[in-house]
Amino acid sequence: MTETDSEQEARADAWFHALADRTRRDILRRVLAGEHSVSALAQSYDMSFAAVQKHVAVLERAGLLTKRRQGREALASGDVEAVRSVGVMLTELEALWRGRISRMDELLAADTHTSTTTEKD
Amino acid sequence: MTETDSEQEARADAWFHALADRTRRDILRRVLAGEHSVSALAQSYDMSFAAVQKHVAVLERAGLLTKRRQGREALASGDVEAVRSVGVMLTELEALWRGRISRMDELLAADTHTSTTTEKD
DNA sequence: ACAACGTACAACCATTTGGTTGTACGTTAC
DNA sequence: GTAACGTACAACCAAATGGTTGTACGTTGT
Repeated sequence: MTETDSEQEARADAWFHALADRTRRDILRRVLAGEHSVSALAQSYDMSFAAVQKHVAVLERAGLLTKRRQGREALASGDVEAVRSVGVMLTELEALWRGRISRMDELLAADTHTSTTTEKD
Repeated sequence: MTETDSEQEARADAWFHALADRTRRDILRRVLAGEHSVSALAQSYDMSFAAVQKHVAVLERAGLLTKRRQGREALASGDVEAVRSVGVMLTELEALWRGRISRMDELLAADTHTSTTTEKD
């Protein structure tokens, strides 16, 4: 079953919002490089444990990291597939830009033999 | 002269924040595909002109679009180079993940001639 | 048993965000 | 000239954000 547009957009909202904070980007870098417990992550930043725990929760809700429980620790690990999905979305944006170029090519090609103006989009 | 880390991070904050709103992503799609005046963009959305104008300003401050003045109109155009820069940042995140894999490879390689068990599980 | 640790979450606070309306000002059309 | 258009920006408002402290609860070590 395919995702609706608004579901895709909601995921994108969560992705970009999660990435729009430098502390969260830094956490993501660390957990992509390897598993870290939440408290180990917290020690790296000049803010309370609770603040870091909330950042991790934002990344988790966005699907950019997953946690597994080991004893009293929660080990966080970055999800590279999700990161790739964000990249795909940007590539799709680039494709729109390439579309503009091809349309300019068409205009150029059309002009050479019709000399009429084309209607606007 | 190279950019400082915090300048890069500030740019990334602006990029991802700008992309974290679906109206802004939609505007960016349109202006990547071709130039649009702010009022033409505004007609596409169920919100005030001022609201759309502010979204355009956010995208502009993030460097994702540029405006040029033509008479009384402001024509907005998407900056594909900036979009690519965002993509590069994600690729760098992926590289960290690949680093994790190579480290696992190293461990594995070490195991083949030391025959010791790895510390975890 | 119990103290320390790691996690989760609620309540609170200041700031930012995304929307609104209103105003001002240059440009275009009549 | 003047009315309509396109833009910009200020002031305002409700909701969300990013931080805090405090509390609760399971796990680990002594």
